[in-house]
Formats: sequence, C-alpha cells, structure tokens
Amino acid sequence: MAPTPKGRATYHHGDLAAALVQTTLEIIDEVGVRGFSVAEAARRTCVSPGAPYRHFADRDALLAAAALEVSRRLRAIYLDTVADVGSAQERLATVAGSFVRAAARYRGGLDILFAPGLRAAHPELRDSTREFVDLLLPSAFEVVAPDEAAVTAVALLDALHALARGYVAQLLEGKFGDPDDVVEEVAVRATRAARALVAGYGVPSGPVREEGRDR
Amino acid sequence: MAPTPKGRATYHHGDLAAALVQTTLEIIDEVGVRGFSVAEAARRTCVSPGAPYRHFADRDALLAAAALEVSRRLRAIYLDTVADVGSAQERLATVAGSFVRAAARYRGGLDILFAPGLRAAHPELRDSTREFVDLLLPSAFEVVAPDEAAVTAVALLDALHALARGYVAQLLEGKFGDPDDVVEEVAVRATRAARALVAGYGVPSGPVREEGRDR
DNA sequence: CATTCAATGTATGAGCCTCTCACATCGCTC
DNA sequence: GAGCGATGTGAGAGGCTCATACATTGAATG
Repeated sequence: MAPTPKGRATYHHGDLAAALVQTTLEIIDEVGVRGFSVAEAARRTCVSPGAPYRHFADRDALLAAAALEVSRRLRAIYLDTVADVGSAQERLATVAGSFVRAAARYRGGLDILFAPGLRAAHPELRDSTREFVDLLLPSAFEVVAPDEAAVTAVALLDALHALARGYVAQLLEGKFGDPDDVVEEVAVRATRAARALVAGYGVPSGPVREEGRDR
Repeated sequence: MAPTPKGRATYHHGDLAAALVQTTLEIIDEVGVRGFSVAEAARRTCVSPGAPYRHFADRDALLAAAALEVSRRLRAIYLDTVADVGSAQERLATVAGSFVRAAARYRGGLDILFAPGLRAAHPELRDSTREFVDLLLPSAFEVVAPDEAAVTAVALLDALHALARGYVAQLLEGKFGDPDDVVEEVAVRATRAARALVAGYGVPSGPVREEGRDR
C-alpha cells in the first residue's frame, strides 16, 4: 500500500523541484558544496532518494538550478539597492561593494554560483551572470570615453566583474578573517578599487599611457 | 606471498606522496576536480586504494597538497618572467597578465587552487597565496603615496589579487570562449585593468573623492 | 462520471567511492 | 640480525549517484 511517506500528506509533493532548490540552498549554507548530497536533499524534503532525478538530470543540474536561484536573488538586491544611485561612476563603484555585502548574506549560494566546474558545464549559469552584467552596460557607456565606447565599456564591466568576484572569493574563504566581521570593511575596499578602475577607463587612453615603463 | 603489485618493482613505492600529487594534477587536467577520485589516483600510481590514506588524511588533503604544488609553480613562473620588469607600476600590471597566461597553462591546477571549499578548509593554501602576494609588496610600496603607505599598499595588492583571480575564473569557465584561443587577449585586458588600478591607488586620495555621489 | 495517460514518486539495486582496520612487508637502527 | 616504525595490501562497512521497473495520482477526455 505504501502510505504517503513520512513527512507528507499527499503522494505527490506539489512542487518538488522548487522545494529541492530551497533545501539545497539551506544544506549548502550549513555544510558547503562538498558536504551536499542529492540523497540528503531528498531526505530533508521527505521524498525517496530517487525522486529528485525526476526533476534534475544529475547532482550538478540541481546545484546549477540552485545557483541560478541565487543569481536571481542577487539581481533583486541590485535592483533594490543600487539601480538608483546618482551618478554612473558611483553606480558602478557601488555595485561592487553591494555585491560583496550580498556575498556575506548568501554565503553558500555564492560558493555554488562560482564553483569552477559548475559554471564551465552549465552555460545558463554564465548567461545569468552575463545578463546581470548587462544591466550595468548603460552606466558603463556613460562613463567611458565616447570613441570606441562599445569595446571599452564591455572591457570595463569585465574588469569590474573580475574585481568583485575576486574580492568575494577572498572574503568567503576567510582570508581577511571571519566574513561576518570584515564584510563591511571589504565592501568599502571593493568600492574604492572599483572607483579606481572606473576612473582608469574613463580617460580616453587611461591615466597611464600605453608604455608605462618610462613615465 | 603477495608479489609486488603490478606496476612496481618493490613493495614500497619510494615517494608515494609526491607521485600521488603529480598524478592528481594529471587527472584534474583531464577530468576536472569533480571527476577526480582518490581511488583513480591510487590506480594510476599502481598502489592499493587504501595506500593514499597513509599520506593524506582525506581526499581534500590530497587535493590541497596538489594545489600547493600548483602555487609553487606559479611562484616560479613569477620569479622567471615578472620579477625583473622595469618599473614598479609595470611590474604590478604585468603580474596580472602573466597570471592569466599561467592559468591557461595550468588549467586544472588553478581550478583546485581556487576551489572555494578547499581554500576555506586549508589555511596553508591561503598562506601560499599570501606569500606570493607579499613578493609584490615592495613594488606596491613604490607605487603608493607615501602617507599611509602601508595600509594602501596592502589594499592595492588585495585589489590586484582580486582582479587577477576574477579574470582567471572567467577565462577558465569559458566566458570569453575557448581559453586557449582567448588567453592572450584576456591577459592584455587584465594587464590594462591592473594598470588602471595601480594608477588609481597611486594618487594620494584616489582620483575620485570620498563622497563621489555629487561630483 | 469512468477511463486513461502522463507526470511524479517509490523500491531496489548495481557500481563506485571514501575511509577504516587488521595484517604483511620492508628499510633502518642498535 | 632482531626489532620497530613506516608504508602497503586486502577486505569491507557505509554512503552516494543514478538506472530501472513499478505504484500512485491529477487532469483531460469521452
């Protein structure tokens, strides 16, 4: 007869996919990506170990879906807190700091969002970040010198992207100490670095000429 | 009598620890961190599946040792190719590009060097990077404004570190296309971004004032 | 309503992996 | 040359991923 398994009223779950993503995020917050297992996610969601595979091709697919959810939340944060900063320069600089602060909040989430293997295998993850970056494109155009603006604007965003991710990585791995303690300081530093970057791309050929060796 | 197992002449291996690290790097180059297993490393080294655990507490410890080896190689590359660049400014900028180029060569290695979980759990990995960054400290001091030089120099290096790691991450996950094809272009961009960063930190209070919102 | 069917969950199990433990083998020291 | 500590082997417990066959059910259809 197989009565509806332990923690549930109905045989069918209702929205297992979403529940699994949520559970996955929780598990990862607790034990990190390495500690995560599909089996554990199934257990916490009160379904059999095989059930998740109805919705996700494999472990990585579930992780990728969770990472995608994280990127959606980051986007929301951006729209709430950064989108309406006054000048384009400050908007670009602020987003870096804001990103660092978000990292401290969604700790585990950021871990999967940036897990090397996952991103390499799941283009939709890269796309999501790319879309996010594109939100900033108008600001970048405002900041950059008008000639060859297109190329430079994209390059600037890539640089900002790189910078922010690098700071987040260092923050999350505890390089500066307990992330919760230092997040604000790191966010400020990231903002300052971003400002320097923006300034550097804003001048027609950059403040340092092509060959900088003999100034 | 248990004849000395298949691929070996003696019962004892000689230097299993080093051999395992080497094999680990090879495996990761082929199949990535996710595809790596201690069992496979043991197989390729022609020892029993349990043997590695005489030398490494667990899978992560072996990975960390391999990552440490990678960081040693990176250090060597730096000393060979960057250490004697003329000006401090260019030295700092060049190291970013050089790092990106190294990433394309030691692809798998960089994956583990930057695997979020690993670095968080193994301080010696962070230390190794830290030591590497410290090699650049003198250059940073040269570049930075003399007042509060200490704080700023370190901050500049952290920013450069973040920038370079971010570029490497994007390169390796294929954001710009096949890493081998784009590595040079990305390296140039990283160098340029690094220059902008260095320039931004070189001016006493940065090119944009504290409160930048109402320029 | 009754039926049917596609979607969703369960049960079972094969195969692999990590890591442990008792035992075998060997290089070194005294 | 005897003993000992270090290093390797073999067997196995327990867990995980994923495939396959079967059970259950909500929804569409007549």
